[in-house]
Amino acid sequence: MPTAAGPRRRADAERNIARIVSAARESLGTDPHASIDDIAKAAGVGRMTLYGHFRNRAELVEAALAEALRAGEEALSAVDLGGDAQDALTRLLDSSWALVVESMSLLAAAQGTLPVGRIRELHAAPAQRVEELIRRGQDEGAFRTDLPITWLVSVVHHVMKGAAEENRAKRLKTEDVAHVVTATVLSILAAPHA
Amino acid sequence: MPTAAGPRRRADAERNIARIVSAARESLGTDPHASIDDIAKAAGVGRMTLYGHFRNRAELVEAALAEALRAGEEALSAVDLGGDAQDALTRLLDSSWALVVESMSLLAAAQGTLPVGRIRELHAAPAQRVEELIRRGQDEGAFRTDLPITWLVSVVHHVMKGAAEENRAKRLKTEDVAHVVTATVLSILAAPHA
DNA sequence: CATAAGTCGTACTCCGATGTACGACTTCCA
DNA sequence: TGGAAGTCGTACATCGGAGTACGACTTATG
Repeated sequence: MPTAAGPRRRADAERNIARIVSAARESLGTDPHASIDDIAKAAGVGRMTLYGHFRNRAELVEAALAEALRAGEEALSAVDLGGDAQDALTRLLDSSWALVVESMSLLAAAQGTLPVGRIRELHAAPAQRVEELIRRGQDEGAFRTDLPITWLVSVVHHVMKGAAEENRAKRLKTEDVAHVVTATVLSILAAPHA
Repeated sequence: MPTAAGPRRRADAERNIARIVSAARESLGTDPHASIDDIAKAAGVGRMTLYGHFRNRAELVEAALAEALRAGEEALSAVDLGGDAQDALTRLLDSSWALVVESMSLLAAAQGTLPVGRIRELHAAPAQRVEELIRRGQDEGAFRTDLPITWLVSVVHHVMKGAAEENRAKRLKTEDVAHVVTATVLSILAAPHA
């Protein structure tokens, strides 16, 4: 929690913490098994310094995930969700998929070290954003209502994750991801007009 | 490769191998980090016996995955893929999703220990079955053609995997999985009739 | 029933990663 | 500028899992 306003730290300590978290995001975002040592090196910092700020791996992973989600929230909060629900969803997906690509293996790392509940908590904000948009679309008759909304929300996530994996595996060109994701998700959500 | 007709083994050896592979399927299907020892215990066999048949973990994982896919092939080859493409796909999905639930974490284990290419090879048969069905649906005008077929095939897999995860997380009741999966996949594949 | 094949316990080595202890050094900042 | 705060190398204890070596025992099978 950055808002926790902990004990006043020296400026360089603060800087190092930021570096470490950012390095963790990057390293774990590439390889979920990156060691503490790898991360410290990537941050340009000794392993001992890292342990000075994070008691153990779990604490570090949590900080990295929290930061990734915080940054995501920041980016996503800029998206205009007004107007036609389908268009709004398209805009949201356009801004979202890259974040998923970036952090997907970080999420895998978290799944291995953090309690499930904690992960869900951290995802609450982005999930709610999607849920609200879907609900609005349903109210307007644009989106289907014959499937549980929890599934609709999660399938959006799974499709993005799937696209991210295909992208990493070089089976889906980066330039095509956005289009493919939006076309797929819109097909899933669209109200059957029959 | 079961067809490799290796050196004639004693009957009990054969039996133990089968037990081990099956235990591996089950253990790794639950926890991708299950240790060799766990698996041996689950098979009711000494660790040394296991090593007598599988040189290392990778070999065991490969055998387990191969067996899981072989069993899957067997089940799926019984599905009638004739008639209306949508109906055929529905039947195929009905028979498939449970297999995905069973083996999803085994697949994760394989991803950690086997070369990517090997995994794809083993998946060739089921993937091709889906691809052919989609192609036929496209020829008949029932399925969309505006997205790459490789994506359509893989999205089917990702949706099933997503549903499997939701199911494990208790957010999607087992009895609902089949319906939700087919409704979702059919929406994705359906040709836009506008 | 003899013997080759297979089982499997014990007891190692090896390895990489985590986390701790200590202490000398550097840097901030009041 | 002095002392607190922070850095960080070296060295260590620990842990768990992988794989090996040995050898005595059991069992299938010709």
